[in-house]
Amino acid sequence: MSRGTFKLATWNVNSLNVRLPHVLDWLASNQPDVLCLQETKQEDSKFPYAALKEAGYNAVHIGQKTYNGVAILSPHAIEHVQAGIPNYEDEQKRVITATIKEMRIVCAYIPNGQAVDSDKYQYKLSWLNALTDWLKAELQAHPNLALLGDYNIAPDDRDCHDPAAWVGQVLVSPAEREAFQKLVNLGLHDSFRLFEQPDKSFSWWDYRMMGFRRNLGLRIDHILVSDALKPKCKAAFIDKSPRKLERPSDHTPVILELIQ
DNA sequence: ATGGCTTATTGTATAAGA
Repeated sequence: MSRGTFKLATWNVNSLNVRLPHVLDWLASNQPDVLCLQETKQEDSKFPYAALKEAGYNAVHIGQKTYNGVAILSPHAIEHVQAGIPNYEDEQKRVITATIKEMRIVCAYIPNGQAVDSDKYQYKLSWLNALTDWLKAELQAHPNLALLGDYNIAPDDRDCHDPAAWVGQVLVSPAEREAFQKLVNLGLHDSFRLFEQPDKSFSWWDYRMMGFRRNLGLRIDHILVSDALKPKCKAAFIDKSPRKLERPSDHTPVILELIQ
C-alpha cells in the first residue's frame, strides 16, 4: 500500500486456523494490496472474517474441512467473485477469483499429484488442462490478470535444491513442467524471473530433515502476470522470515510489487 | 531407508502433504 506501489502476495499457510497469528503479523508488517492464501483447511463458517476485517482486510474464501481452501484478502473492494474453474466439476476447493482495482486476481491451489504413477497425478494434469483452457478465455475478458498460488510445480532445475535427485519426480516431472509452460504460453510471465534473484531461491522446504536450515527447498509458489501487467512489474521476491517463526507453514510468502 | 514433520480427524492410528 506504500505510495506508487501495488503489492501482491501469495502464501500457502497450511491451516489458517494454526497460522492466523502469522498471517495477521505479516499483514501488519507488509501491508499487501492483495494476499492470496492456500490450504486454509477450514469451512467457510470457521474463516476468520472478523479478525481480518479488524486488521483492515476484506476477504473472500471457499473452503472445506481438512483439505484445500483458498482465500483472497485485500484492503480494497473485492468484486465479481468466482469460485472454482467454470464448467469444471471439482469437489475440491482450489480456486477463487475476484476483481480488485481493475485487476483480475486468480488464487489457485494446484493439486500436489502425490506421485507420477498415481491417480492424483492424472487429476493434477487434467486439472491444469481445465485451468489453462479457462484462463485463455479469462485473459481475453480481463487483460490485467495475475495468477497467484501454490502451483506444486518447480518450473526449472534452478527451482530445485537437488535436480539430479529429483529427476522425474512429482513437482518437477516433464509433463508438469510442460503444463506450466502452457500457462506461460497463454501470455503469462513468471514475475519472479523478471528480476535478478539469488541462487537457490525457494518457497517451500520440507518440515523433515532440517530442510529449511539446510535450504533443501523448491520454488513452487508463483505469481504469473499477463502481458499487460508485465511492464508494471517493479520487484519480486520471496520473504523467508515467516518460515523462521515457531510452528511455521512449510511454505513462505512470495511477493510482487507493481508500479501503480 | 519411500523414512524423516505437521496438520486434521466420529483420532489414540491414519491420510495427505511436497
